[in-house]
Amino acid sequence: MNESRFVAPVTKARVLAAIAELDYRRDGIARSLRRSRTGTIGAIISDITNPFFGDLFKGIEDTLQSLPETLNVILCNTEEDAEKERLYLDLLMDKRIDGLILAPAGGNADVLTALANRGFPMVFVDRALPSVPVDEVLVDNFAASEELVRHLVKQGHRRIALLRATLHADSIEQRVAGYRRALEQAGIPFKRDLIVDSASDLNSAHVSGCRLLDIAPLPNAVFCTNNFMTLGLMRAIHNRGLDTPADIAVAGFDDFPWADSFRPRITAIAQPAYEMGQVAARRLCEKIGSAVRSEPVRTLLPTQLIVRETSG
Amino acid sequence: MNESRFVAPVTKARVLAAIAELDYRRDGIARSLRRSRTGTIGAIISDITNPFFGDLFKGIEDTLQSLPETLNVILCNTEEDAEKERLYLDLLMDKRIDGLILAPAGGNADVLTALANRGFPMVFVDRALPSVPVDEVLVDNFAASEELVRHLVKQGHRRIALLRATLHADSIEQRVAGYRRALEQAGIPFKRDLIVDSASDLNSAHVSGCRLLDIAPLPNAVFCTNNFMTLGLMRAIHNRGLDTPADIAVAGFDDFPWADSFRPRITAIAQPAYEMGQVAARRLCEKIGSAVRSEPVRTLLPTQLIVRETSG
DNA sequence: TTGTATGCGTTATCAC
DNA sequence: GTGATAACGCATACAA
Repeated sequence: MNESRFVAPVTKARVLAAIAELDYRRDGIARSLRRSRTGTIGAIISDITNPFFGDLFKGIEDTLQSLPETLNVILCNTEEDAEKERLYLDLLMDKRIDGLILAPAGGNADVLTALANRGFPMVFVDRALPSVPVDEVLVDNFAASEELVRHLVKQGHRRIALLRATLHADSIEQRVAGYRRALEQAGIPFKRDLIVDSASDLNSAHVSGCRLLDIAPLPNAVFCTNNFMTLGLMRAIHNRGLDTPADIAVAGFDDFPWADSFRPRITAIAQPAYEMGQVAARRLCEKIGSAVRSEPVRTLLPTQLIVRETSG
Repeated sequence: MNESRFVAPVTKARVLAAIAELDYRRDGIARSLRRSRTGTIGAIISDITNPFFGDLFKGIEDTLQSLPETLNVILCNTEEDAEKERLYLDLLMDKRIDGLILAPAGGNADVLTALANRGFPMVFVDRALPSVPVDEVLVDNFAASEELVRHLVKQGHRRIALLRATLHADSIEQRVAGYRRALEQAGIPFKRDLIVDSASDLNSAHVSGCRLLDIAPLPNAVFCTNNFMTLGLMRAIHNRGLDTPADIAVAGFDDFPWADSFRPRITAIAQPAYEMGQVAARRLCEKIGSAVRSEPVRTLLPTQLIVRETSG
């Protein structure tokens, strides 16, 4: 059955016949117990509803499927909740998953460090936990944000607000840092009151977007730290009857699949989400395969600034 | 440890102490082997990138999480490929999942019927396989489509085209049937050349959308059988420099989370995707819990026609 | 090349 | 209440 060893063809045929007759199926659980691996990995992300993570997940899945020995994925949404993340970590470790792809919500550094030190196969994706030594698959959030804000400056905007998703993720911090750097290089003073914070769901983003539009005088432009922020802000802008970019310019992180289907067309930093999933999955498989524990490596994938009409 | 039976408090304390000291973790695999259930279910859908399935999945997950004994989900995308679906079915059954939520791609009626007859816990969601007796969680695709097309007729449109996703899903058939019925009732003759078929991904939808716009004379309105169709068509419309609804009206199945953030605002049938996930998960849990095999029931959840500006 | 015994880590059963 | 024992179904090592 396992295609292996020195089995006489006759015997093999007899076995196969018996299998067919009884429609026997080998028990994957017993198999896992004996071989001490399950052929299942975990993916803990914040929100599968976010197109970024949808693409990311598909990249993971497609890679895993192309393997000689297919792996399955248990998908877990944390909704940026460290508590929930911990629950899932426990659950998944109980299930004896072979590896984990994680977009850390922040916190849980203790468990994660312990896992890493134990050599448990793990890859961070989209974000990292600086204190935890694990392979990372990211983009250069700092440079990309700087590029985007520089573009806004070049368009003539000087009062550039920031709609910030308050995740406990280093990626967001990097994006804010890039924003500040771009302002600095342009000689534009940083103003704290041009930063509006928001929880990372769509409705909160809308509420915060409204708050941002209450700033007087109205900023010339807004940099949104991720796609949900952009979405919420655009809704607020439309509700107010404002026009983009005439009244206020908008640009943000994450591109939209429907960017060419609806108006206005958003200027954005496109992340290679699918590829990030692929790379993370490949890296994880390598780690699962080999017993040698190597130094954690960080992979930065390229982003792309797509200039469209909302940046003015 | 299992919170059970008549264990002396002292003994329990000693056990807990030992657990803490050795940081013992019970092996979920051995546990599954012995108890012959895994605490994991499968979800086979067509495409997690589709916001509909994203919401659906979250409904499943949230429900499963609220259970006394949390269940995990292995997520599988078939991309409407029956072959892939079969592969996943095999894999999941090998993994001895406790139950399955399935948006059938069409085909595989043999395996699925066998599973159903064996009493394996299973729920169809979004679509059904008429020949396979399994619980179903759906919407009334026929009635909803009829309502939508009737609305288009009431807006004065008579040449109403159809952009059809060619999945092998009864849901799409129902939507087409609803379209025909609405035309019929309005005394509008059905014209085969107003129907354009498309594979169910975004790019194909765009190509097919362009083909639809080549129809001369241009139809007054288009009914899109799902969200990707609408997206593709809108892209085609914008590329041609046409205006909606001035040049051509558009309405379709599935609402968009960004409907209020971008223009034009699409008239659409909103499906309760999250609730469908909840109901399916609850139903599945009942089936997993009880050994009695009952007649399959079909649950229809209500849709909502949201009239916005693209229907003219 | 084939057959057989052992153990993976649980839980359920049953004597104590 | 508690402790010992068998069995879940497979893979491995070793004997035949």
